[in-house]
Amino acid sequence: MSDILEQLNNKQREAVEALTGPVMVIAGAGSGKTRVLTYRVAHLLNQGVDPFNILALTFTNKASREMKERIIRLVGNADAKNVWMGTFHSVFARVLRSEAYRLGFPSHFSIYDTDDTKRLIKTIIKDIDLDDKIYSSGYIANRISGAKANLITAEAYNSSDEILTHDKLAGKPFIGEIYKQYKARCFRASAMDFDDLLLNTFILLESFPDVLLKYQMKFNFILVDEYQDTNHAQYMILKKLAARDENICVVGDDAQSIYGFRGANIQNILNFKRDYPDALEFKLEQNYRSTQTIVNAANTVIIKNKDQIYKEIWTENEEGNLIELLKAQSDNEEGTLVANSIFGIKMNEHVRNDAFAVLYRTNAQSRSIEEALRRLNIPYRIYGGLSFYNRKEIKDLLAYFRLSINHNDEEALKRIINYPARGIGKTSQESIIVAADQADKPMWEVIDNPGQHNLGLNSGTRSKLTAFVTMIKSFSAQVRTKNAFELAKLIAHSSGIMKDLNEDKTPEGISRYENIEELLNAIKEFSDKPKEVLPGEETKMQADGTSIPTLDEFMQDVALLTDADVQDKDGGDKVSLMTIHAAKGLEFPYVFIVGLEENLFPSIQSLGSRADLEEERRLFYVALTRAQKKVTISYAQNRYRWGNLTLCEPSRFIDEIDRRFVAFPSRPGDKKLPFGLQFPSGQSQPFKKNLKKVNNLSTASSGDNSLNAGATADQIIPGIEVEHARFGKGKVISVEGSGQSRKASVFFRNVGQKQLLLQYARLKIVE
DNA sequence: GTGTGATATCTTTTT
DNA sequence: GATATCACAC
Repeated sequence: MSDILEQLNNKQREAVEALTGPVMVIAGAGSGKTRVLTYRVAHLLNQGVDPFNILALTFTNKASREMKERIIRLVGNADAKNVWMGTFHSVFARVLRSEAYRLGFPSHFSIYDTDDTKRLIKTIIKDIDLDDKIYSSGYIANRISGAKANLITAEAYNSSDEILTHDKLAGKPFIGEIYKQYKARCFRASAMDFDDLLLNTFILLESFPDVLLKYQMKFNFILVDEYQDTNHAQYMILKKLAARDENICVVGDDAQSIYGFRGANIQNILNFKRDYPDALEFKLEQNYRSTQTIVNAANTVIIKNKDQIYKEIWTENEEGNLIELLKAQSDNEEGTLVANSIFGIKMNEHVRNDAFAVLYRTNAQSRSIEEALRRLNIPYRIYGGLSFYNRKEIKDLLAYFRLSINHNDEEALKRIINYPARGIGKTSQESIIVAADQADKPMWEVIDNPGQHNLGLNSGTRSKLTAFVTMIKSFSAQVRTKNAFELAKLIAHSSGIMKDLNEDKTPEGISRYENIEELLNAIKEFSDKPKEVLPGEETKMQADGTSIPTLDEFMQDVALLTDADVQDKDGGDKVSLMTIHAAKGLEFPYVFIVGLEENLFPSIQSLGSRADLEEERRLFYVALTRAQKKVTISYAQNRYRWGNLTLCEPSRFIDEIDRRFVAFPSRPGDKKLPFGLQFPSGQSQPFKKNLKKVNNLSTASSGDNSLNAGATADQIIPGIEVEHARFGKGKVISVEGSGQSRKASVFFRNVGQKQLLLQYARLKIVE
């Protein structure tokens, strides 16, 4: 057993053997980071540490599951299954379930997902009569989420001058008020959102010393994966938990920090040594994954970032292929080139489909790739995008489950009170909500005791309400006693969902019906499986061993699952399509990185600040270093974005790879004409379509022609060359709006793309 | 109260 | 181009 250490290199072995005290492992891409973590856990177990005293935190369920499997292979099942292992969110959700009563929450609190959060914020904005143009739910949700990630409670938010001033300057002085109400509403609904799982855990540890001590004694050894992606809340929770023993080992790579947008704080890794002055630090710099070409190419990219811990990643692997660059006319052609290339490699090298991954910046890019792969009959699987648990029909059924478990869950209640249609329409719902707000009670209280609140509903609606309440109550009565699958099936049928979906014979309707069946299958699997196999369930020791797997147990994990956790049905040999974010931690022999265009990758939102641009560069670094044998990058010169054809310029990241490592396309010179000088003036198919559309628009709005010295508004059409007094010559990409707000996107050779109001721009047409 | 068509916004990335 | 919300007709 102890010879497991011999499977490690010296650095890895040192990192594994330093079992006590604070340890930081800076692990370059492909350097065996996960290996160190798993061996460390195995080593702890071999040294006689009780598995119940080990806490191993990861960022995804998948990573956690894989780590568990590896540990099982090293030390056997009996020990490994009792290690506390999971994502931050799932582990602390579990802690909260047993301690939440101290914060006034029931243990069966609901977990609101992003969707629920946004809906609730929207209703609040409406309730307090704010303009939803100024207060967009997405922006507010981000603001609140950001605050929570930094442990700023609603009270703290509303008493911070700095924050309030910031919001005032942004023209949104009522965000604090929305936050306050949002918090109150969540509490009333016995619900926590994702960020609450961390914030409330922190509050719990902060306010209850006995709880803190309990978990400090429980978690003697703490291991954290992907430490570079922790936010402030996670950092503070760790700090508290580790304060007693300081047996904390964090593993990460600052160069792979790509979650800054959701509050990840790269300083956490940079400051570890400040917090723990006697921390041991290990750097893993040997890459075992990729060829020399890939490692070196990635190094030449990442070195352009200013914020980083210096390290030198190297490899003993073979030199390997150059990075191939594909250039396409359009996004569709890009898909075809990628699919053809995959097909070619498969033929020549005889490799399986699952040796390939296509990585992109945004989910929307998957479509053209999918279509091309389908044409060549290459099977693929998409990760992310509209995830299974985000589909409407799934959320509807889950809402029934949620409401049956937690009557106060208002987002669930609102979702299903009239789905399937049962005659409780908008007006009735409005009056229920008004009554609930007046009494400051959950909506359920009101519909459960309609007599005590003057609802003013007619008797027909009342009896419909009673029927609904009775139905939910009958489900509730069985939540803890009935087998999860049996109850789920019962709810699906008696709620009327099955009937409703079954009547819809369109392809979409059939697929919705099948999705419900799939969810029921998943629940069946949950019911049949012995408990310890389920992530998050392993420490739940049932004394009698005869317990029935119940629906509320199933629901505890479901909110924290993502698409990546849904097992592929045929589990087969498929090409993987996913965003680069989703690809972190994975590796593939052949990697295609598509859409390397300015404004897409790097994203247009990142161009404003160095920090954001550096995050995009790290993202590119992550993408490159997923590959074992070969990287192919591609870009398109034209791409449909939000339904319009747009001209694209190759990404700066292409040029940032040292030329020694790149095989450029055979036609030299092509690439150096980025703004489509070879663009046939309006001849290409999609472009023509676009031209026509805009033309219609311009004739419809020919009224306002206040252009003085320049051309008239309807002379400015996509495709023509224009000249601007200050910006020089450029090409019109698209035109939109009418009258005074009519504006054009123009690509200028010297200054890039600009949006111009035609009323002021005074463009001259270049003949 | 319900269903249908029009329209606005969306595209960054996720637990 | 796709989806979610909204106005309007039944």
